[in-house]
Amino acid sequence: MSDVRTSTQARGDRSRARLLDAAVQAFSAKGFHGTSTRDIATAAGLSPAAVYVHHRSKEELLHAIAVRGHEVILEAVTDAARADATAAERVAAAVRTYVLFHARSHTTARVINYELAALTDEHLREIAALRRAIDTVMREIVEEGVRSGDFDTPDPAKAATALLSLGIDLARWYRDDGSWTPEALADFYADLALRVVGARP
Amino acid sequence: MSDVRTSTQARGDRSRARLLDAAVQAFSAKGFHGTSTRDIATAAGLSPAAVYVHHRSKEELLHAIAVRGHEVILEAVTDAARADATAAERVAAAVRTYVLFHARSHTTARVINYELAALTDEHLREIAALRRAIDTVMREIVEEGVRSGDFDTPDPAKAATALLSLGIDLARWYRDDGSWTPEALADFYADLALRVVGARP
DNA sequence: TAAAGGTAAGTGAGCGCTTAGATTCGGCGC
DNA sequence: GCGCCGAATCTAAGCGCTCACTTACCTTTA
Repeated sequence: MSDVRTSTQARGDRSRARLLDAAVQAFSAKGFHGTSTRDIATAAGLSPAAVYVHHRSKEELLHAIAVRGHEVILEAVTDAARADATAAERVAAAVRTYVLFHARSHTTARVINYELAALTDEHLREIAALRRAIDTVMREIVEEGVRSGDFDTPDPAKAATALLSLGIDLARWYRDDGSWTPEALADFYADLALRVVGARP
Repeated sequence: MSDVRTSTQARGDRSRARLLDAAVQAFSAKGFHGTSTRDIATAAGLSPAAVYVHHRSKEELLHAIAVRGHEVILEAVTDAARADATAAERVAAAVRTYVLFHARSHTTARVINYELAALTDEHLREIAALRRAIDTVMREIVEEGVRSGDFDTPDPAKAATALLSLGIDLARWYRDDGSWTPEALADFYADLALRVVGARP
């Protein structure tokens, strides 16, 4: 493991990762069905057949990308929403985290939000459960803020949906052209979130 | 023209419309590249070759759908944003209209917001211009409200982007399962919009 | 030497689109 | 009113090509 030279194992791991990375880029730019396995293999610097050395199918590549992405988001948002803070601080932190992911990783975000229809039914159900968990985290922070009187909104669940919507749609329009850094966007949206939930001034 | 019987002309018009309709449904459900011209023809009750009697290519179907959809939205939002009302009323009306379209026509909306990458460069530029016009309408209402002191937001342009984001993302998650009518959603989002732009109470 | 990584050369299936020709129907001379 | 023409609609068949994926085999390394 500490050997500097290239081991067969390490080469294989790197190829696997490069294929996943190439798939993210291609799926994001051209969509799942618009991407060929040759596109992915070529971008990873391998022959078309190499895709199947490391992954069972094109759909399994999408599944792996989707699982990883949603797990990262769920963990990040759950962390941000931890209890030792005011309701306003928790909503701001969760939205900031969510927006940071969707801006910084907008390529991955595009894939895991807009290409899910290409998953098998079983894989789609798995991802749907992860998405429900993310939704629940955000909804519960808003609901608790309403219960405690810190927030004022006629429908906490729909307010939470709106907050997630704002983050997800970043994946569609965000480009890192330097005009808005992910951090500046996160600040702006954290402020928006407090307005949306009707946080007391 | 007033003849009740089926003329060759009328049959052709109806087939053309049915092909467009079938394309919207299929593109929305499976994406542009996930849809075959055979899918579209079969759904329209025609043979695969009939697609090419009425449309030059699969891409031209997408283009026709996108142009029509964006023109409808631009006209509706422009109407809603007409000047003889307060800034708050104008923002609420524009958002209500925008949300109504994206909820009622969520199938079309999904296509014209998420399948644009499949357009030719020239067609994409045409659609981009329409989208810029829609963006401008929304941005100018917000900017005017800020100038007049009716609104308070640190970045009117980004606030307008957020309002459009909320509408567009409806196309991704909205299902007409009866839990939320388009009208109820439009009311909720019109209220959200006033919070987002910081409308004075 | 066994296991893993990788490829050249395919496989059948399905793709967008074309072609050649059958069918339908309004318009027009008589 | 009748018969036929030309234009429009539509299809059966299939073209060349690309797709996701497989197989048989070679190479590298623990």
